[in-house]
Formats: sequence, C-alpha cells, structure tokens
Amino acid sequence: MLHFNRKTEYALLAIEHMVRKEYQHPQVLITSAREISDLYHIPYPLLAKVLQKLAGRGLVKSVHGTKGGYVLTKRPHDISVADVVQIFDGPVALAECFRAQKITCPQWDGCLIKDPFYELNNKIQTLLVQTSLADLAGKSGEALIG
Amino acid sequence: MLHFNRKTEYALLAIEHMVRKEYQHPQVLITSAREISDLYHIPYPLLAKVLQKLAGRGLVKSVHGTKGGYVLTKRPHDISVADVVQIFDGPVALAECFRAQKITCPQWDGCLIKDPFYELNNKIQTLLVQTSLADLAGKSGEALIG
DNA sequence: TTATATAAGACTAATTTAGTCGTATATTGG
DNA sequence: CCAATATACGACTAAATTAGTCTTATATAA
Ligand code: SF4
Ligand code: SF4
Repeated sequence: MLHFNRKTEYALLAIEHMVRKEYQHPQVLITSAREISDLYHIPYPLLAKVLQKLAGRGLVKSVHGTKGGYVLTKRPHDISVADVVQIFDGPVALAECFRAQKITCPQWDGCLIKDPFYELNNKIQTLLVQTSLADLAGKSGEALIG
Repeated sequence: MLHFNRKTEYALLAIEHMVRKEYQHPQVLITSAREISDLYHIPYPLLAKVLQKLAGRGLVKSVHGTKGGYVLTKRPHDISVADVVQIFDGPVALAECFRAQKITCPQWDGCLIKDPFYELNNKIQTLLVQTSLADLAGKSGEALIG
C-alpha cells in the first residue's frame, strides 16, 4: 500500500530524536542505540543495525566503547527524507522496471504506462528530496524547540 | 522501495489498453481478458481476477459468454490513478499507522515523525488523484491517438 | 448443445521484510 | 590490566505480503 519499511521509519525516528536533543541539550551530543531503543520501544538489535548502516553512509558518526553511541554529522537542514529512504528502501520506483538493472518485465515492450509512471515517480522523488529533517522537526516539534 | 503492486500495474495497463482501443476503434468497444493477457504477457487467471475486481468496483462492465469481455464505464478523464491504486494497493499510507483501524505501533505515543509524514502522505495522494487515465494516455500515446 | 467467456473462492509458491543470534572489536574507568 | 559497555557485522530464522494457480460454477452466442 505504498509505504516505507520499518527500518526507514526507525532511522528517521532515530535521527529526528538526535536532532531534537541537539536543540534541547546542545551539550549532550552523543546518543546510544540503547537510549533510542528504550525510548521508542524498537527491538534493540534491529535498531543497532539501522544505526550502523547510517554510520556506514556517513549520516552519523559512531563512537565505540563505554559512553559511546552516535552523533549527527550533518545539520538537519542538510539531510533529506530521500537520503534516508534511499538507504533502506532503495530508490523510489513505482514500477519495478525503474530500478531493474536488466529489464525482465514481460510487459515492457508494449507497456503503455511506464512513461507516464516515470513522471509521477519523479514528482514523488522530488517531494522526498525537498523535505529535510529540519522540516520534519519544525512541523511537529515547534513547541519543543523554543 | 515504494512501489505499486503487480495487480495495480495490470489493472492500469488493462484500462489504458481499453482507453486506446476506444480512440482507435470506436466501433469495437469490448475487450476480453484473453486479449489483454496475450498482448501484454500477463498470466491469464491473474488478469481475469483483476478485471473481475474492476468490474466489482464499477470501473468496467462485464459481458458474459462468447464474444464477451469488458467495457469501460467511465471516460478516461474521470478515472484517476488513485482510484485504481486504492483498489489493489489500498490507501496511500507511508506509515502503517495511517491505515490501521487500531494503533498497534509501539512507537506511536512519542513518535516524532507521524505528523510530518502525514503531510507528505497527503501530497502524494493528491498527485495520484490529480493524474487521470486520460493524462496517462496523453503522455505516452499522443502519436497513436491522432 | 457446444464453445467461449466471466465469477469467485480456496489454495500454493515465491518474495520481501522483520527480527534474532553469535562473535569480534573498541573504549572508558576502576 | 580488566571488567563493563558500546558498536560492527554477517549469518540465520520467522513472519507477512504478494504473486500466481486451480477448481468449479454460470452466462451467452452461434
Ligand atoms: S514495463 Fe510497464 S508493466 Fe513492466 S514494470 Fe515497467 S511499468 Fe510495470
Ligand atoms: S506511530 Fe510513528 S513509527 Fe509508528 S507507524 Fe506511525 S509513523 Fe511509523
């Protein structure tokens, strides 16, 4: 039903949590997987892998050892929803032929919908690119930021 | 990866085929499941079920018996992509709590992303509502319509 | 009456997504 | 040094969804 997967939600929630923490407690910059897992009731091992992947892509920096955790490496304004979705959901691809390396769809030759779908696809992609994590924080979190 | 399911594609392809046939052969208004299945290499029993569902929702009318098949009941301008997506993919629901009857998501209480996601969701929904099957035909099929 | 079409529901297979487990490595602080 | 606590990472299992099949019934044209 046209939805993001759970890992994408966990990632956005985690980043969003770190963004707010920065606003509210600028002195406490580090956040452990355990902290987020406890707060939002996300299975710990799963969230850990999500954060590891975010670290691998450079969206957060990891700190090993006791009192370790993760720190945002970018300003929320510079992270788009599309960036995060890309990592866990892959590219927006309304039709599966949009992401396939090799066309296997037996309809492809005479397909009447792929071109107009591609336009729709781009419009949705643009929406995700234009929405930053700062926008997300701003919309539901204004009261908290002050 | 944010995609429509196969049945939605089959349905759109089928309707689109019927739309074009109307433009090109206004005298031949009936189209059988077999015809579409053969032309686009869609498994027949599956496509048959898709068309039956479209008939059930009133988007096409069915004609039993030899030389039977389906006929469009609406003008392409009056069918939106959202109508078809709704039938086979359900409502657009970027987050699963948007379609749940009962909130089961353990993150819901403190969730930081559901409100801004809802806005994104509406924008995408609007895109789908605003795209009609006539738009689809117009974009990749102009050459054929003349 | 036969051939061809839709109607509908139960069933199975394939794929994808979600979540778990085990082990290794790095760092802090006593 | 050493114990406690974190991340790193890959293999694995379970659950859910999606895709596709099979079977039987019914309607209609010729
Ligand atoms: S070719 Fe057409 S039917 Fe096949 S995946 Fe692309 S859009 Fe869908
Ligand atoms: S409450 Fe938040 S985490 Fe849960 S489904 Fe809704 S948007 Fe996703």
